[in-house]
Amino acid sequence: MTRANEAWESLMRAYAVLMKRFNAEDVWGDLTMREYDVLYTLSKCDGPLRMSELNRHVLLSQPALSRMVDRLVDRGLVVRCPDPGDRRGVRLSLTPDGRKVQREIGLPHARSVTRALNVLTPQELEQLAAITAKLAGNEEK
Amino acid sequence: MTRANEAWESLMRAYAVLMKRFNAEDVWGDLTMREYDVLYTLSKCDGPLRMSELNRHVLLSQPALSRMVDRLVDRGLVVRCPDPGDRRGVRLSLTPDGRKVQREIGLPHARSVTRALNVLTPQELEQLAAITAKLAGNEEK
DNA sequence: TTAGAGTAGATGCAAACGCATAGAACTTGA
DNA sequence: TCAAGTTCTATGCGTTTGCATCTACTCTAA
Repeated sequence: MTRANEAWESLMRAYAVLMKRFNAEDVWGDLTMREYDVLYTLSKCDGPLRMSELNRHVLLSQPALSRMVDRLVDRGLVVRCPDPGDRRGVRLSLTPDGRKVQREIGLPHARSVTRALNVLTPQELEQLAAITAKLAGNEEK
Repeated sequence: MTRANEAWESLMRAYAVLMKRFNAEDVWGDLTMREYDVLYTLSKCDGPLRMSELNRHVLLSQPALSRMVDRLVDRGLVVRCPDPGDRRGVRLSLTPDGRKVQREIGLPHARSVTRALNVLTPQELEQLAAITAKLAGNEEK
């Protein structure tokens, strides 16, 4: 077992443990964590986002995301607009209501995250952010 | 946005990016990644594992895990035995066939993992493993 | 300009999921 | 010793997921 494999396994475990803990917290209202993830991603990007863009950030198949957006549109949290530059495409953005819901959930959740990660020293937080960014950024085959 | 939140977001992104990449690789045979995760967890622990133990490591609800084990038993990869010490419980272990399947998939997958994580320096790998272990280990409220 | 290849997103359908809950076995305290 | 509470796994049921495929649009090159 290489160091790389050990590191990956450790990362997976940390992810699983923390996700379970966050999921168990009573802050999600009537959203699932996955739905929140979509709202959050949309809230971060000011401009409207393409479906395919969004799909790169969310751990969900393209059809599943498409239907999830359906539901979020039905619930009035997201709007689908045609993309003027590419008529196949769709531009997604939050409605005011969607933005409000995202903020209301995001606040307590962000606090949980802070609490959970504060077992690390400031230096470790820095290192973790840098290392994982490097990992995610490496897109070449 | 605190450092902690940035670090967590970065970790989530890395996890999503790598999981998508691994999932896209053609090494899973007729298993899903989640099913492989169960076989892998069982393969690591020599002794039989309790359902609830297993559930701590896998990102899946308890009922979903229960049914997934059903399917793996049906496919002859896992065996369910009664726990002599606790008659509510169940002890899970791999069949020889399950062990074989795990190894056959695990080998190429481990190579992918190594390739993906080798963009990091040995020191960074070390740090990543240590930091994520610290994160996962912190179980108190 | 247009045929063929490629890309974006939606949809049919079976499989898998989560929530609520059941049932059976342990534990605790009166 | 036994009632009340807890823990472990399984099951009913409605919802969500992924795979395969479809349609519509864009891009490329002859």
